[in-house]
Amino acid sequence: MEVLIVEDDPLHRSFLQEQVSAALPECCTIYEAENGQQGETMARAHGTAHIVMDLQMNARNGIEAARTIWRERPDTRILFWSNYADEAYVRGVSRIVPNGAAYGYVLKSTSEERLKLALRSIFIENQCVIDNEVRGMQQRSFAQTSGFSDSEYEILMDIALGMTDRVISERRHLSLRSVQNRLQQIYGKLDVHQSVGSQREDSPFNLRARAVTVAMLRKLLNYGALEKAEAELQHWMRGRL
Amino acid sequence: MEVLIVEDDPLHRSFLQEQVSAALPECCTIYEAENGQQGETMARAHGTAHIVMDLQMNARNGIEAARTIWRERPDTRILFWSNYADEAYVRGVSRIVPNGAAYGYVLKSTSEERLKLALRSIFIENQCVIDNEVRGMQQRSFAQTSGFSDSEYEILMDIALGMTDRVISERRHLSLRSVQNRLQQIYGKLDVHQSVGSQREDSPFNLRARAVTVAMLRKLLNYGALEKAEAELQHWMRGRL
DNA sequence: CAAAAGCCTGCGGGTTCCCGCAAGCGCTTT
DNA sequence: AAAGCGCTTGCGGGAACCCGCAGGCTTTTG
Repeated sequence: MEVLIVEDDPLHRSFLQEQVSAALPECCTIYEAENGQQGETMARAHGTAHIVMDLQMNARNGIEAARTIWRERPDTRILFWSNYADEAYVRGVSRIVPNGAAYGYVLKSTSEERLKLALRSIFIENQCVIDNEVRGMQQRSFAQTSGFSDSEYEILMDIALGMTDRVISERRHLSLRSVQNRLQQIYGKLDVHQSVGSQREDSPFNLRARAVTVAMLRKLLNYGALEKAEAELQHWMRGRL
Repeated sequence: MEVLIVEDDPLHRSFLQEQVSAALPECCTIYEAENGQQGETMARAHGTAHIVMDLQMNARNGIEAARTIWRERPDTRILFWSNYADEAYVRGVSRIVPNGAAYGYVLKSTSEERLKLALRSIFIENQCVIDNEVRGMQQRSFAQTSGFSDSEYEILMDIALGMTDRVISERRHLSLRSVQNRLQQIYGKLDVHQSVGSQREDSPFNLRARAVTVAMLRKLLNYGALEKAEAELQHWMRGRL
């Protein structure tokens, strides 16, 4: 068996190296990559079917890398090993996992035991392993309570990018009013109308800008998600003269 | 000599531990803390004058912790050891360093040699050590080219938080129009008016929201800065019935 | 000292946003 | 079949934003 490690922090990389060889005696070769870019290349070159990968790397983040890897070989087994359980990450991952594929999502803060167990479960047993905290997030996310539908999430990204209602309606093929309706729902779910005191004078906020900040503070959005969305936006804008 | 290490990642923490004891044979005791909160407490308890600390930690970030530590003992020597050279961090640090205090800012990606050298320079020689990349950022930041004055930066934070022009004017003691003038300058410096093609039809962006995103993408703002600003805002809002 | 440059301010109007009201459509429930 | 729910759309108005124009104030410069 061959395993590919994709992780930009050298300390974490060598730690992973140890853990993998300890947990998987049947593993004969371990490749290492320092970022997503390099990870894609090596996965392609060696055809490795077992990958453990960090999200959040400099050159190209884990989600992007995983997407292209899975596009080429949907049966690749990937264990995401991340510092955070931001909703933005969880959502990003579950959006790209091919159906039926085995994958895992464990936090860097979990014990070595759990990490090793996850390695074996995914790579040998072909079973999904999602850390409890992540799982909790996931369910809250897809539940109704303050959960965002995909279309709402899309629009949230759009206003985060600074797009106009009109342009959003154009991009998402909706009427202007529908976009604004979605925004109402978003404002509601983010509870952006708060005015701190018991005073009922309306909120001192620009709801549109406020929504983005609140979303960031709640880890619904993060830098990686923004970056990705921005790239897509640029692409779209070139497309429409 | 006593040294306090404040770092939430256990791998990095033990790495630092090794490096410190290797670089500073005169160091007799090494304390460790897992986050800013704990770091403050231990610094106070042991009265350690030598600290090496991560920025970006869960419970309480490094900048906040450093601020309260320096407030109590301005002669404390602190080496910031961070993953990133975001302008938001650099600005945050240089805003709180007491004048005359020795401090350092080195990236986690630098070599062990440089790290050891920095440790000795700051703790023994009482000299400031700033990584080149960070230094570069710092100068670009305070130069005129696309550099932000402190007052502009303040307003940028305010719109990032989602405040209304009117409320900003109230908070910063300016007229409405002055706030909007500042915004004009900010929009200019962030080059937010771009319309991708050579077409001169005006930008498809809500400038206010767009400015925030561009600032984030340029690392002018980041999560930590937002979080801190939000806390200050909440405080201010309670103050003004 | 006068001119220039910079910041703060008011005014006004064009645009965009925020959102209540209401009507139309498809789907489920009873 | 009728009623109910959710999603979409149009209309309209009040508020907030973006910004050119222009006058006052302070600081800098020749």
